[in-house]
Amino acid sequence: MTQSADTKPLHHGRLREEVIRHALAEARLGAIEGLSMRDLSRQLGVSPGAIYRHFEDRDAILSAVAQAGFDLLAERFAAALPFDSTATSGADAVARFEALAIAYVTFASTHYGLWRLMFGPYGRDPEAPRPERPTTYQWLGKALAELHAHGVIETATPEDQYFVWTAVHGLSDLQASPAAPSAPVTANTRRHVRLTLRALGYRAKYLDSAVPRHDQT
Amino acid sequence: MTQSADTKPLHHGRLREEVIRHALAEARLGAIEGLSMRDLSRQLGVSPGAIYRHFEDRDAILSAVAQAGFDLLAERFAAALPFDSTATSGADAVARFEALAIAYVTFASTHYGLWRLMFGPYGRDPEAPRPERPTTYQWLGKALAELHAHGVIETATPEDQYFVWTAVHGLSDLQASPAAPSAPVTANTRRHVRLTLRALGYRAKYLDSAVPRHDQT
DNA sequence: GATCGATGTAAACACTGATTACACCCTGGC
DNA sequence: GCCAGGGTGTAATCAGTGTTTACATCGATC
Repeated sequence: MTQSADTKPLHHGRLREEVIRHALAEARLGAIEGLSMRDLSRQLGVSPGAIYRHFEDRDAILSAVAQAGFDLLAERFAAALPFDSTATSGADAVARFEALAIAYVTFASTHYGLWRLMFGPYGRDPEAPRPERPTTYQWLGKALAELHAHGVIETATPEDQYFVWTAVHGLSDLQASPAAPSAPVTANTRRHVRLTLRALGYRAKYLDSAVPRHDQT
Repeated sequence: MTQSADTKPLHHGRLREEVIRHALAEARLGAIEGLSMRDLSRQLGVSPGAIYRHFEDRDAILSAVAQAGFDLLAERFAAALPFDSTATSGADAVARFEALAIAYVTFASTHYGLWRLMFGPYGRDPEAPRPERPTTYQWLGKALAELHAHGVIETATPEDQYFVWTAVHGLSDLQASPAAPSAPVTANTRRHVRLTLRALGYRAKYLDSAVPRHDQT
């Protein structure tokens, strides 16, 4: 398996994390819902029964992987936009919001299987309280509050926040679907963001101004 | 060879439709991706092998059910808004668009399993050309064109149409998810629609005017 | 050093999707 | 009328699955 094996040829303890790591790796590629316990145990060099010491059943693994997915998404958000930083201007606030949206859309495309799992029946409670990090929703809310604070948009009510989330989410879901033609993510998302903000009273003066870009792959 | 049964106790011919009908009924309830061939054959009073005379494999059934799902959605659209009718005024155009959006959101909630199937890996090509009925996308496009024709919104470009689709789709997906708190569909969707249209230059004068309602359960 | 709980193994169970060889029945041509 | 033949369904079978059970092993604690 991993290495050394001088004193400890068996997993011992780390199995739970290893299971999630492997399952998560498979989730990136494609259909994670077809995950096989026996495949998993074979890859980990462990008997099928061993996994049941750490997970009640297959569904419990899928739930754990979905949770890990939200953690991964939070990482991407943090990379795009540190949660404790603040916008320095209206244009900057726009750029920051854009960076967030692009991270969201990109994540859906590059982790399609995981994405589906997260927002499917196994991904219950995406807003589950995890004190150690802000949720997707809170992140968007903060970006929106900044936009409002700098006068870029007229309102930033909870309803507006929900609207923005659904708008970005819808774009992600449709764009990530293998059925949809793959469009250039960044340009597409920028246009989408402008339209979304217009719904909240986006001031025209920002429409064509050159804004600093928080670029992201 | 429809039935009679006086001389013919076996299925003979209708099996394909029966399979889809049953699978679709299960899809409404919940996880259709866990569909079992043997369960299905048992319910139909048929041997497991019989189904393979009509479908290459399990995936073929799921694809067929997803297709049937789009047909069903089209039916709901038609019930909400006949495709060949036309808006008589700006306010009417708004009401018609709302009715469409409500039908979309409602469908996602009431047919959650099917919904997931349709927009998942098995539902490839939601825009597959089916000459006998307009696609979801065309339907929304028509409603949008009407809004534009009556001066309710400023633009109705293909980009706008895509934006509207993603906005409504995102609301549907998040609202239908069992993780999300179930909100009142109609009121919620109305607010969402107003915000969406504002992104396209919705004229304020329509904001609070009483509009005729194309109500729908 | 014995004990005990946590962790892993091996074998078994009931179930699944799919394939195969076989039986049936309807249809069409002679 | 009859008989080939294709479409449809059956029964048995195969490999593979998720899960449970009884048993072994390891590491820390008294």
